[in-house]
Amino acid sequence: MKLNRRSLLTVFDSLLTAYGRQHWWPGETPFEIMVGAVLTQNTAWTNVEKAIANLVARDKLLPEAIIAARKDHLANWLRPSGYFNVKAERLKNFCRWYVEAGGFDALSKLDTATLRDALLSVNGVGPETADDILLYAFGRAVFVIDAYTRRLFSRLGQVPAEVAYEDLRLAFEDKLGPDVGLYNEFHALIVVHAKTVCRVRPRCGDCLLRENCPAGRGSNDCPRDLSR
DNA sequence: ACCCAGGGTCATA
DNA sequence: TATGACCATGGG
Repeated sequence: MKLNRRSLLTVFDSLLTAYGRQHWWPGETPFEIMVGAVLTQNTAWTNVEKAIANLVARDKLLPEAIIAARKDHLANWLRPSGYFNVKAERLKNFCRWYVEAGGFDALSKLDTATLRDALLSVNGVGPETADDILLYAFGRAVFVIDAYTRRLFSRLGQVPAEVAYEDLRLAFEDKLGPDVGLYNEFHALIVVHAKTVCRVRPRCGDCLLRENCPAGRGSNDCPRDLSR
């Protein structure tokens, strides 16, 4: 991996200049952020918002309420976010764990590695979901890796395309040093860059993030040369 | 009509 | 350990 601190910060600065600060995660409370992290798995955020709105409308955006709800009812509220049967089960799993563990205050006392392992022990919470929660709900210095991050830096020639999640996360954290504010903004900017480019020119063939786009050129609508 | 989305689990070899 | 199937709605 040719990853180094300077090249990472160069990309970060390009994105920050292009899009500005993002103030992530979209969500009012830590628990809402956690719910959003589960629901957004392989799903457009606009769909997640509708599902969360359904929960709020019924006063169900609470761990106890989700645990108590019938699974088929919960699945119907989650319907807009897709994979609703799977996500109903995952959300229940998560909430049972969350309540059992004593909620936010109790979990906040755990060190980051312990908390991460605990999150990963929940069926339905994988590495990215766990890291979203760690960074954005608990404010821990954990760099979130997603498909965009891997694609972007592999197209920039800085990491192998098939790099493992954990290897890439540790590489980012090693090069950048622990910095919650930077990690927060960086991941948000990568996602926003992907959305922006794709909204402006779907399947344009130019962007660095879309699966089927060759690297190398850029449209006028995105900060294409992120390495300068 | 097709492609994609802020993944994760499980069954198989 | 490494692929592949599966989950499903909604927007471009």
